[in-house]
Amino acid sequence: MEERYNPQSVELKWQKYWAEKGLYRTDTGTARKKFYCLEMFPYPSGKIHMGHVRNYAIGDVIARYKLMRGFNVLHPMGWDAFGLPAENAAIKQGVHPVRWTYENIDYMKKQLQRMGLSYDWDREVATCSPDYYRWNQWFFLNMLKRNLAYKKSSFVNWCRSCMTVLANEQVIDGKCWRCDSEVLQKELEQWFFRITHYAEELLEGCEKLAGWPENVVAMQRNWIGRSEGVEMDFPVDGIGEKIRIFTTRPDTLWGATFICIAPGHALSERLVADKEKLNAVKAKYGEMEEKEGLFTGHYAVNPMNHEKIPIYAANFVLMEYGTGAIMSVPAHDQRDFEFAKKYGLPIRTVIVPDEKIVGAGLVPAQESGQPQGLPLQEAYEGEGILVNSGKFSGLNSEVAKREIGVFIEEKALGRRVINYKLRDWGISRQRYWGTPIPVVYCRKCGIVPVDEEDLPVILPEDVKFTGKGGSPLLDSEDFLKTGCPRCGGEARRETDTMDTFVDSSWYFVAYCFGKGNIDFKSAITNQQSPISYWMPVDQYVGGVEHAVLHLLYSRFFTRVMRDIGILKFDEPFTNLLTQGMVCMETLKCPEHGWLFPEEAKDEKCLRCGREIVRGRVEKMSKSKKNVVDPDHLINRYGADTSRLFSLFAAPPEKDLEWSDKGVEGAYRFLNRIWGIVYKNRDALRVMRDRLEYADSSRVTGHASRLLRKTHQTIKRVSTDIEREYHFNTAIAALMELVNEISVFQPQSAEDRAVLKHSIETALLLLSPFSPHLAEELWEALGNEPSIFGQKWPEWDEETAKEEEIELVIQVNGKVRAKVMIPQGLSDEDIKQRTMNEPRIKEILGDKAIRKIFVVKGKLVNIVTSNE
RNA sequence: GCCGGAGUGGCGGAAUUGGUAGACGCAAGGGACUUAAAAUCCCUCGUCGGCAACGGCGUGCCGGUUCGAGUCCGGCCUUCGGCACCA
Repeated sequence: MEERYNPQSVELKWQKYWAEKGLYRTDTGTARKKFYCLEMFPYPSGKIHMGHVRNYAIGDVIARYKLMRGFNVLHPMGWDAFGLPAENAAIKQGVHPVRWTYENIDYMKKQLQRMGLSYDWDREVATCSPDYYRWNQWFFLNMLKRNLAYKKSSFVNWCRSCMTVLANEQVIDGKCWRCDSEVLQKELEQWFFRITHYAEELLEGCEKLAGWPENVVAMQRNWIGRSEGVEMDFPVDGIGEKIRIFTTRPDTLWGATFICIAPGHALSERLVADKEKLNAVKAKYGEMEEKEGLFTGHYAVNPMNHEKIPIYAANFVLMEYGTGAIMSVPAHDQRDFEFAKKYGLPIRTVIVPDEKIVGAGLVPAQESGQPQGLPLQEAYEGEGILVNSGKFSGLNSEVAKREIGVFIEEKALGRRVINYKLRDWGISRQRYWGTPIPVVYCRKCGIVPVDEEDLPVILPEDVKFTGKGGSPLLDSEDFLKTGCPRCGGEARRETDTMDTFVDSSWYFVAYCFGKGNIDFKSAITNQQSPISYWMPVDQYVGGVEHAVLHLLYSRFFTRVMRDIGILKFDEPFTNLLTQGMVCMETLKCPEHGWLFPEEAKDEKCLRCGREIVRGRVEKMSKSKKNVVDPDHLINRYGADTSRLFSLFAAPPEKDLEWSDKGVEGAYRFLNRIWGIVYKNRDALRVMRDRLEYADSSRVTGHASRLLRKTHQTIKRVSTDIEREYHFNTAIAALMELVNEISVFQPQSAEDRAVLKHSIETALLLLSPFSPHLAEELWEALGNEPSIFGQKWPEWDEETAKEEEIELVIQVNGKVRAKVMIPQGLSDEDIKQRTMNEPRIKEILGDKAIRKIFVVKGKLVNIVTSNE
């Protein structure tokens, strides 16, 4: 063993050993209990970043810990390999997406291997391989059969820069989630997955997500956005038409003073004579800033009070939600209020707050007619008492909601309905690098699905990347021209490809089969499929940025797979850990803008010597140059240090602030362990018999203290990992143990036995965090590799127990003294001892004692009278 | 606006059910070793007063419950994240 710790040679040695022995290869269906540990697979962008390091370090600790706990652990890795950057690289640099992607995969795989992660690489998948994406196509055909996939024309989110459609989930603040450019609305024919079919189930399923962080579950609920209300028809005066509206506020029906319909609504076209003006409103559809409306020239009749109210076409009414038409109640809806003000429409109060009428800026409606006095400053949206509402006047608004709903159904004016914000998932993308959608267009038969036997529809490689817009598939004659599966006549292939989120909605099931063996078809009939053994995922780890998108789609796909008969449960991920971001301070030079950390020294910019400005601590990003390259880090300190620091600096779910000095601290810690083993190697190597905790009774003196600390540490590390994966405190406990080991001076054979036991225990406890160093030192102490074949250590409660405890003595809640007392004294004995303590006698003086509280084995509080 | 977090030393963060606030690490200061530096090792380290023993004050703010509150309750403030013309 070398005197100095050299992470590079140690890590390469063990990575090679693990690979040769196939230590992390997993077999399906052994007698051991299974544990499926999964981290979100990366997009092969080129290089890994610190976020990946953190994500995979967390997952690896869990996987290795469970392995040592005796579980049959599945811990796979793969590549989310389809997507735009590959195609953009093809356009810009002339590299084919296939080459670009696989070269990136090769490089990133080496990086992950250098981190020493315990993956079963035999199960690796890349979503861009035909073996993989054929199942995308197979799912698509199945969903087509089940009416879960369909094509429709609609307004869609269009990113001009990516030249493709985006799902609602992929539009963030009106901008593209990928390139941040403005998203437009464009009318296109698109393929959709009917996720709304499962809206209620996906919402109810949230109840079962006990192992998920609350905020993620809340975001899922929010996104699905269930609301209860009524749908009812308002007849259009004089032309025998009806407008169906949806409202969650039937209690405000008597306050409806106008109707708004979406500009794209069929009735807008019918009712509005001036098409130019209508088109002007249409053009502002979906725009947030300004509410634009156009009077259609027609009136509707409110079925409740038979009042004629004007019908407007308005840009803010969404065609996709509810019925595409609303009743407007300006007195009780802020948006309607603003619209009414703009167009001079009447505002009628029908709900007044119970009390504080003046305070709320409202004036009560008089019994006969319109409200008087001060004009409303804003809509009153709260609860209250109904006024001006026929026979429902005087009711509480919550009660009225229910009763009016019943009334409407009884009178057959409408019905109570439930609406969701969730929309169907648009999966068509007008780009090349994705899964071809397996349908053809036949002049005779129309849209015809490709036969299942003809899958996969291969994405052709010989295409040209011009960047001029439109999919390169449109220019590929070989791809386009095909026969109709139904009539055999001439047909043209669909050139749209699938959203890459389809690929990642079932990859966690693909790993169960193993490389090249994906077969969902057989899983329908085979009850003993690997899916039934491995799924669901026991622990999923990944960034919170996927809280809605990927996780919702995966939950949807799992239900589709269930209905196809592939699996028998609803939720794919039993436990979810969303790790925080990796952040770092930003640096700015007044002259050169953002600076990399290495471009500044002593508060000065290295290029111009100007004083730098320290910015906020933000998520690491290339654009702000507050990044650390994992390659540099691993070259300098090794993978073990990098992993240890990223686990120690913060609990996994919190944001982690990067600190170069902190990394040095982790490195120092590993060096210290190395030094301890090096110093004691000869004395400890030769020892045959290791001390078991059962022998603790005959260990005495300072050795018994070390033995006790060792068992306390096993307990703390184990419970910290089990309880919410608190790795930071687990590592802290380990540091405390190492601190004690390093000051321990063995003087006898017994001492050495305890020392060896303690060091080996420390190595076992350290092994999930810093696996290479633990392996190396385990071997250096004369043990057979691998340390990962060892059982996780167990602690003995008796050995871990302190002989003496420190009793805290409080007087009136303030700490006044601390004394050492033996374990297990009775409350009476403790009181006795406390009262005999000179310091306490002095403080108490002649004050009367009112009560004494004793907390077992910990604390005494003496309460005196006020005097 | 709605939903969900978070506020503890110079910093990252500890504190299972209310029971010693500040574990562990970083930074800082002092010392040892060294010709010197690095590395390593030892000591100090919430704040105020005191040579010290010790005492006062301290977990965003105000109030409450309790023998005892970082932890529970009520009301605020600040901040981060998500959603948002959803009828």
